[in-house]
Amino acid sequence: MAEALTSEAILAATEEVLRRYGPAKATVVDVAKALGVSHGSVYRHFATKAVLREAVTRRWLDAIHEEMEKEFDPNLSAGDLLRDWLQRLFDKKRLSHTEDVELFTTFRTLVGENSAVIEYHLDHLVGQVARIIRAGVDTQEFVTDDVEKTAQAVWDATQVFHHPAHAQEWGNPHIQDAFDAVVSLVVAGLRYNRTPSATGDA
Amino acid sequence: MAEALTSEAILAATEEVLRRYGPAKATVVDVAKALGVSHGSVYRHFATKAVLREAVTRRWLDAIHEEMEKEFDPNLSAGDLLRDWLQRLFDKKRLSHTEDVELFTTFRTLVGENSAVIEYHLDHLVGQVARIIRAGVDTQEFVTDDVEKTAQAVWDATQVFHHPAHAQEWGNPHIQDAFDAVVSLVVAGLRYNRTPSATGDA
DNA sequence: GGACTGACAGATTTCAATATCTGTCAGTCC
DNA sequence: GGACTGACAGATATTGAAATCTGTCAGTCC
Repeated sequence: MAEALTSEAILAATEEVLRRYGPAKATVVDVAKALGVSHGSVYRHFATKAVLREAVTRRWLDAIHEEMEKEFDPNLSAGDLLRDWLQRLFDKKRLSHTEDVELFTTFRTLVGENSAVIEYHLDHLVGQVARIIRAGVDTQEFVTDDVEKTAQAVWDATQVFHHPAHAQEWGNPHIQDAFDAVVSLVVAGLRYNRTPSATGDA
Repeated sequence: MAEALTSEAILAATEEVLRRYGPAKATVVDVAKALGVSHGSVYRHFATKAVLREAVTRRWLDAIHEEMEKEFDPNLSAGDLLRDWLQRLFDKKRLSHTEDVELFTTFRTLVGENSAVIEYHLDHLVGQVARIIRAGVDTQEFVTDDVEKTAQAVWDATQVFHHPAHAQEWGNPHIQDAFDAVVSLVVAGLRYNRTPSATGDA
């Protein structure tokens, strides 16, 4: 009865319990036990188990966002900026997958439980891609008449390297070559792209 | 005891049983029952249940291959050929998904059970992409010093539109726009691509 | 004698009873 | 009086005994 129970402490304990038991076995009772309180106390801070899980998920994704937010090096071309940014994202995902598959799978499940959180996460990251592309358009390195749409296309074209459904492929020894080939293709496309309506025929 | 039991009849019956009960419930006994024979007879043609399932899967994929094998229109540019081919594949996958999700899921499970079948399937389709790209390189419409690698990159960049893990996204009303944007980006890249080793810097 | 059957052992799945968990709330404790 | 407890109802998960399935093979049937 020393310290008051905080939402933050509950989130940390929940993360620990999820890490230990996995998403299928982790219960609110486990969280309460880890904190030395009754499970009723947890419900004073989070209305339902689903809300608690969502909060943990959001917390985790925010950490990724922060890491990907790094300032851009103004000496690099937009192509290299984009390449570096995608490489950084890929390295982060791949590392977190190979270092602890079970934890990775746990968070994949959590994210999959709440499509609102996914949308928030993707919007943020695609927004960062859009920022890089806009910089490239400003310096006339890139050509596009719809930055948002093109950013989404770059995101879609690189799904293999960040979508969790493709995580098992990240262990392939040639995956970095595949990444380089796709990113080169995409960057080349950005330097010489016309949107569908403008291409029509060859 | 009129006709002799053929492997072909067993395959057809297995497909029907899979269609009806799904991959989790379909048993060899069900197949035998559908054929009016004892399940021991099925084992005279297929050593194990896994082998039987693999044969059905291969049969199904072969049908896709055949449909995608269509002759190329020599009047079209390589870019349009590639766009059409990818569109055809996407339409086929999307249709089979939206028309009967359960059957689609069943085959997804079957394919997932045997990585050898996946490899055979992918090699075949990526080979077709390579053929189109090679044609484009021959007419100097496309630029690449490694057709195979580039074909794989085109395949990887379009995963969202053929990999079954992304099937749920195919129902999105804007998916065709996303497809057009990615394919435009990729085709533009093929027209102005340098492989990673040759790009180095901007 | 070769295609087929059906009974069998061991592995897997089903099902219903039992236990645990979620979410609530009246009551306890500083 | 506000943070916390713990007993409770209904929902969900676990478990182990019973049923079913896989794969084999000696035996039957044209």
